[in-house]
Amino acid sequence: MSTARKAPTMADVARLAGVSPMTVSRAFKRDSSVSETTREAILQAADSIGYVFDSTASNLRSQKTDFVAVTIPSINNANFAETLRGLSDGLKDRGLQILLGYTDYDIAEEERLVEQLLRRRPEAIVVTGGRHTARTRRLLENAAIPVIETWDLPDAPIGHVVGFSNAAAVRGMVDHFVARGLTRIAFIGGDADRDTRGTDRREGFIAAMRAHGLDATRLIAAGAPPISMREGAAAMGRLLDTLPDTEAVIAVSDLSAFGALTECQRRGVAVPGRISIAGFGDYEIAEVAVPALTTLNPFPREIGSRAAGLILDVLDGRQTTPARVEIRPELLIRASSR
Amino acid sequence: MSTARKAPTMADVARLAGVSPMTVSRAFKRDSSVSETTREAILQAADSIGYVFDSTASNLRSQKTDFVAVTIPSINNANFAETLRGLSDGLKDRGLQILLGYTDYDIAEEERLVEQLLRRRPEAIVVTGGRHTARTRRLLENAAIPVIETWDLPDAPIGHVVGFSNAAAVRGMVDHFVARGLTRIAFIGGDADRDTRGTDRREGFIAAMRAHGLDATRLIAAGAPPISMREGAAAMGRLLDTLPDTEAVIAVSDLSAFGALTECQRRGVAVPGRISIAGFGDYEIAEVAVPALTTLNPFPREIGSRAAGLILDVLDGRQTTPARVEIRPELLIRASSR
DNA sequence: GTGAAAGCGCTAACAC
DNA sequence: GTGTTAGCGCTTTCAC
Repeated sequence: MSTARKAPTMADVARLAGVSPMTVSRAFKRDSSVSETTREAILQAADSIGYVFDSTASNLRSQKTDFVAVTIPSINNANFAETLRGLSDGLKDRGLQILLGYTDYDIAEEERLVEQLLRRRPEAIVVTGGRHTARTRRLLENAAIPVIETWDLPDAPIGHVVGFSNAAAVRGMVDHFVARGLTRIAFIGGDADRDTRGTDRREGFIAAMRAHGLDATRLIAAGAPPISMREGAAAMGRLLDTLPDTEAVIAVSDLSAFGALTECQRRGVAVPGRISIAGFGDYEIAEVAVPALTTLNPFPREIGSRAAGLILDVLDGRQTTPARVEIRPELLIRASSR
Repeated sequence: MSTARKAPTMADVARLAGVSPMTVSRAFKRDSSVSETTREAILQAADSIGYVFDSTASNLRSQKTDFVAVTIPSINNANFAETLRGLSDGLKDRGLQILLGYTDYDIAEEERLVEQLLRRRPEAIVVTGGRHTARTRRLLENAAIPVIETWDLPDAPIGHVVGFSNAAAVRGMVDHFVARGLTRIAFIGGDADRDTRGTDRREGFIAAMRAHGLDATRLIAAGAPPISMREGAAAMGRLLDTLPDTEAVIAVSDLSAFGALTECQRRGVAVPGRISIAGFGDYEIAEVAVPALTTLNPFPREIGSRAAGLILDVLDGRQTTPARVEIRPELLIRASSR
């Protein structure tokens, strides 16, 4: 940390290089019309006085920030991290940088966050989920930038959508168990109404069970989202204590599914012999666990890269109408359910 | 997405509310000296025309961005996610927002990233690790903002430090195994020299083994960092094939340690009966695995919150000299090594 | 390929 | 508690 004397500006670089500030500005852009000789002289002059380009001034004058705002429920979640990576990698070549915020699975927090992010004047905004407060919706509608909702397929999207139906995905899982002759199926999820994707999955479970004419009341609430491995284990304990004849369990995510599996192991309950287990998300743990966990792969990385592609398409004028990109989660049947 | 007519500015709000732009500016600040009545009128006027405060202009004029730049090796890592959360929560009350970038465990990428981040004029910058390219170092030294290196205890810090010695931490693990009478100890890590923390851990392993007069050549390179569960499992497979008399394994992280554990389970190798396993990081999987994994908790959340506290202290003038905050990782001896 | 003038939308500094 | 003036450091626009 050096002394806090005033940082050099383009004017300083220009003086040193014997050109106008405008030429320095051009030298720092990609395509600009500066002769190679001048550019090199300028960049060297800049380096010699430790000049660092000031985006804040550039942002204001050009009315461009090269930010893409993104909200995710949690930083500490491998699925959302994959989506972020798909986004980030897809935007990096264009010099677009992600401005990230997390909502803690709370749409009220999302509202605060979205407003804060929009103040930074991003070029586009990507949000996780399709349910928002009325004010969040209004803010996004008025933002005059591309809006992309992900990880869901809302009935009335704000703008673009890249996602899948959480309810339909769980229906596929129920169908799988029923086809294998299992009927006493339980669902382990979070307390109602916080995590909207978790709620959609629980409701998808209930609807699918009813469609099969089966009892849809084996619902274990494992706590506030996100449900951890530990909470999954505790939930499985309660399930085994209260409804010991349960034949199969669908957990809201692979993390809770793995926790449930370990609880079975601790109690000597055979998986899948006495009870089958399935998760959601195709986290690495699902493949590596012994037995490996049946799960759904929602292609989180692809959600991010498709969203990134969409942003570039809109910014370049190739996409002028609201897009709806449906991702089809893949059912992965593994040892924990066969 | 509404039509792209020009977004309202403070001047528009001022006109509508019958005050000067300056009063509008004050109404949008926390502490400012505006009467409650005027403030409410202003905020309502703003809301009625969909005004959203423009940070880009504020940033330039006030020479303050309320950004704290952070670089981490990977987004998809629970340890770094915890550090981020500690940082984020510690800074949020002051209205400081994190500007995040990931380096992919590559100090050349870190250099590009740091320059890009500094252009945004953050109030402080937090980097993971204490090894950087010469240019990164120079950029950080000249930035005239607080610099905090984390997850390491470099000999010659750039500014402030919040971290621990990765080598010393692994030494404690080796001591634990030796005290239990185990001597044929292997280390599973990444290919040399990419992930500097991983390299430090491997070198700490080698030094500790030699200090005990033990063979330090059981080193399995599991691939490019970060080492996944799968790679940990594959590495354990190779270890069991080539050095079947190994008594204990220290893995560079809990994820690879868990992978190693599952490989033992698949092969019917008793853990800890025939082989003891330890990881690093105290990820949730370490506690939930059966058997639970011996590991080291480096208090990643605390690293973040201490860094956040340090930033506030420096910005408020309470801390004027470079701080060195040493975190002491805790050895957690669990079933996998006893 | 380069330069001059003007201004992006706020807020620092000062006045009252 | 509120207003006026000037300007942050770039880039747009136009000129040559």
